[in-house]
Amino acid sequence: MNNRRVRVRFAPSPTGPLHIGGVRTALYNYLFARQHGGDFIVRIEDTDSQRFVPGAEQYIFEALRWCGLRADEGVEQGGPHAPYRQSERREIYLRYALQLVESGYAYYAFDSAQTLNGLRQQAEARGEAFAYNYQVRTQLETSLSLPPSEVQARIDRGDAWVIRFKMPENETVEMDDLIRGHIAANTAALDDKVLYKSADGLPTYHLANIVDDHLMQISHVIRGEEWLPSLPLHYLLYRAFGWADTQPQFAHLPLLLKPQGQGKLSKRDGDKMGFPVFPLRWCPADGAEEARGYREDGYLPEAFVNMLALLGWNPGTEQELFSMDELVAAFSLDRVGKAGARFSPDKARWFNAQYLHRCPGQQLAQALLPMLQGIGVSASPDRAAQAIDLIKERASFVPDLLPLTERMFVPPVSYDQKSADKFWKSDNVSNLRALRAQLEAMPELRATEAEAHVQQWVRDNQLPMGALMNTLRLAVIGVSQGPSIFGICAFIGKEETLRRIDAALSTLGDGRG
RNA sequence: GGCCGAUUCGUCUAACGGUUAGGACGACAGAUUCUCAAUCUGUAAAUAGGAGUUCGAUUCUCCUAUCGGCUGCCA
Repeated sequence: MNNRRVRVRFAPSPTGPLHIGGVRTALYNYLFARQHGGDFIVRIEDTDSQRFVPGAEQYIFEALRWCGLRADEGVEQGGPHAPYRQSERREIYLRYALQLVESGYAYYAFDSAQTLNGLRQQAEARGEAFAYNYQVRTQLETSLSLPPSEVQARIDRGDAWVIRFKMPENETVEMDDLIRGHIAANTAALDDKVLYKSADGLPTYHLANIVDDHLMQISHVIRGEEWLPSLPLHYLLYRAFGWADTQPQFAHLPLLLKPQGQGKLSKRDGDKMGFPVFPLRWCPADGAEEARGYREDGYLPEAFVNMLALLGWNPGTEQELFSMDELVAAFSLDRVGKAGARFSPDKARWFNAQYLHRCPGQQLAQALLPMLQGIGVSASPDRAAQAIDLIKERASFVPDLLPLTERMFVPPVSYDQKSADKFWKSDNVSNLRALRAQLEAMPELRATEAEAHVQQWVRDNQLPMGALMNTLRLAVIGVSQGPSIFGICAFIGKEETLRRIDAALSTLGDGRG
């Protein structure tokens, strides 16, 4: 069992866009597989025909691709255990469900939804919770209470039936979790879960999950903590099938919580708190409200992945910045925390800024060029890259680069009023005229030479460096912030620098005293 | 309500029973600078509470509190 090949799966349900908790689960599975030279499988668990959302499956694949999580087997790439979409495996599940009935681990139940709702309401009125378990299963219409001939007759005439697991009355199930250690639970508190549904002729998660994990030879199940309560059932199912000796090992990941307030992270939080909860923008086919995504908000996928990896796991060292390869090498289930982790938008921003500052301008230019075109700025990739390298350390996200870059390529059409009030004063302006002459006299403007020359000139004439430079900056880019003014001038060139100074002088005049 | 799980600075977390309880984000202060950032340096900031076990508990046990998950013919 321990020498088995490592095979893990990420098994989302196409009921909507994948949120970042799901992406993290996929990531941990991926890292674990890669580290052990194993296989990462993507399986689509579309056994809920009611909640199926068109487009969700494609969204999941695209999100995984954006994050760099490539599957070895799955719906997209196929594999030896295809199909990997559960709706295409329905005959398999029915066969196994019937096997459980025959071996006495499960039974038919004929109760209608109304009957069950009624029982739930009655129980609630008594202040209790209704549980479909050993206490009621022989009183209800099941193959345990009805005579075999009656059961067969009902099935033959097409009555609706489900198959339920026959939970032991009083047994302690001993379980092991790679993250939580040993866990024990008594079956008395558990109910007879439906394994096979009547509504759509599909299994429930519990059955499909165990059957597929077995058939696909999954070695480790790494999934969210919300599955912990059904772990006893899953253990019992492996045993009922006779697969206990090859059942996977389990690791239940802590949940991702809201940044503030209570509860786990949900779809709504993003809009309320001003950050995305989805990797990509989600545009529902039915025209319902859109949801923003990390990609469209200007996150770099490497930063996004790095940030998610550290949410619930830590390397035990003080390293925080990890490439995917480094994550693969460093990851360990032992160092995954047990407590839920609150998602922090601030930390996410910091991670992205780190990656953005390290990212070559060439690469950022590819993302930015279309945006520049969108606002009517045309620039060659090389020039754009040059500009970006000049300004990128003042940005946290790709879109932050846009206004900064625009100022490099387009002369100011207006001048920031506050900065003008502060710096466009008569003596600054007359100094600027003198400075203009200095710049004009230089054969060409190179950042370091120009800076050295101007600094010397300012010293010789005892001029106020700060005020003058800000006046120049205001003239050249229209605001009093941004990268080194000499870098800007060198970038736009001598002619353009002089042109912008002249334009500012004629627009703003001589300034006030 | 029942079952299961969790609990270290505001947040993410480190500390295989012995540390001045460490780091990071954020906050604040300073340095640097032509500005804004970035960067660097520094400051404040935590073991939920109570009992045990022990020479010694953040660490082990129990109780309480709080938080979370589950309690569907959802996953």
